[in-house]
Amino acid sequence: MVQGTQNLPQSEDRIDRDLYEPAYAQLANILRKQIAEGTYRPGDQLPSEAQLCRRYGISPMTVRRSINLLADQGVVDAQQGRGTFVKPLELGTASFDLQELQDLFSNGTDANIKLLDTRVVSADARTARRLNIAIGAPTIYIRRLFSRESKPVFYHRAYLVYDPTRPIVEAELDVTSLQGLFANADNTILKRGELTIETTLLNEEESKILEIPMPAAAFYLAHVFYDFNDCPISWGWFIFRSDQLRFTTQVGIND
Amino acid sequence: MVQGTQNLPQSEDRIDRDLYEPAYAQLANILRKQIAEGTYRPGDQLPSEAQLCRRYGISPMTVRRSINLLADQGVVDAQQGRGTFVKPLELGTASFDLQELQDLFSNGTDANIKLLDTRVVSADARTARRLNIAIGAPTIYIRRLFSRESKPVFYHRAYLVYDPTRPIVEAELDVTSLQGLFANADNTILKRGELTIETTLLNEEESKILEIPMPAAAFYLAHVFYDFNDCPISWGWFIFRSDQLRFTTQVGIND
DNA sequence: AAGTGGTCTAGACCACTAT
DNA sequence: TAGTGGTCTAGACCACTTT
Repeated sequence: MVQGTQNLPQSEDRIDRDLYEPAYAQLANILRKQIAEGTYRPGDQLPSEAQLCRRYGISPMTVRRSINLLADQGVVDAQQGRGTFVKPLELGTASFDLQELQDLFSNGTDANIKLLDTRVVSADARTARRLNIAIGAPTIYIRRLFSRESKPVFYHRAYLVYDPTRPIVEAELDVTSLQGLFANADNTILKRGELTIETTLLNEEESKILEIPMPAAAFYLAHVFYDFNDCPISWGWFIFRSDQLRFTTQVGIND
Repeated sequence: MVQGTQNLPQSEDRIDRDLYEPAYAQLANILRKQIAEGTYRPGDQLPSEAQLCRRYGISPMTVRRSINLLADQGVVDAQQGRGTFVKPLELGTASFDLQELQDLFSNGTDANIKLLDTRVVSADARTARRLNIAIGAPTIYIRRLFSRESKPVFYHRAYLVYDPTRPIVEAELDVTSLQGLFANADNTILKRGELTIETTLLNEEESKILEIPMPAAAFYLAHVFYDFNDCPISWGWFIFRSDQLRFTTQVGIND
């Protein structure tokens, strides 16, 4: 790795109108590259939008859009009346997303879901509170195991409001494809969900099902889903092996 | 909760030019509210941009911006040549971010960092690999404990490349303020970082320091930070108590 | 061919910050 | 007052999808 080369190598700094890539994206990439190369350092002020317009021969709206892109990505901070400045790296901007989980199954790997149990049970106090129903009211109880290459990855328990007039039950029970949970074409009933992630020690049952000897740590992902009347209709949690699934992310400038 | 009221109550559906809120945000909120109310359901097509222009008396660019906002938020999917459609809820769009962690300490609560240990140690094989240095090369080793209201929250271990010509060491060692880790004004040396989150079983030392009886599960957050020459300069991990810190997020339409 | 979203222009006016 | 970013217009042209 060569040191002290921050300001020497200039990226190709022209907008090519014949390219497939739109001008606003080209400019955003040029600026990001210059920041990555050290031409502009954290705290430094970028050229003004008017300067960028002249320099690259594009209109104010287009420059604006480039700057907005970089600002959305947390690379830059635009301050009205002052200027646009390169942001220092911040840990708080890091975010882990479940897309990685979704990808695990879309990757054509040999994955499947096994329905361990499904029956109607009376809501206990906790379930009743979560689903906003009376204690003792009927719910559909589901237990499923998700595996990949015949190794268990996660275990799912959920309680659904039991309402024969709503088609959600069958939709939720359709577990033949993994789409069902992540890109369910039939989940037009669901408006929003709340998710919480914690860690947990596996209990005996979970340890056996997930085939890990106790004691073992795992992710605990709880969910509540609501319909378009803002009524909760599903509550449950996933438990998944951290050795089979970890989350990664990046912060700062990634060119 | 009243049922079957999806299409009746219309939100105030005019753009008010005297408002502080810009027109593009107002339109985005109007559309989001209509989706939340069920006027448009997942899979439904929104009015075309030309229609929205006429309907709300604003220019194409402004309508565009509203749609882009909703598309960025995952509420809507704009397809060239076809139209703009309401997206069904997708689990994969959920993301957990460390901002919550950062907030924990900015909230003016009684939080502090205790430096447990700091000294120069020779890099072992793993550290050498992570920091891209020779085995046996000197590194700064740090152990810190973060507490809140005199309860331990997380434990941090890190190895820094030992290079007297770089000021990073002092910057990293400046742990008197929590800013140091999250919004370090002196971290202009750092270009980017890679983060991984897993779960772990506490070992004896961690259990004692974090004051949780074994066996116990916790989050394990590993990090590598790079400078502007793309050289790794810091590697380490946080271990934090899941009972003191959990991550929550929302998916779908949140009005 | 008609309708859709995607990009871009060449300005305008405003709000804010610095001097 | 000059310079900055923030919003907005009223079109234009293009790429794509559908009929």
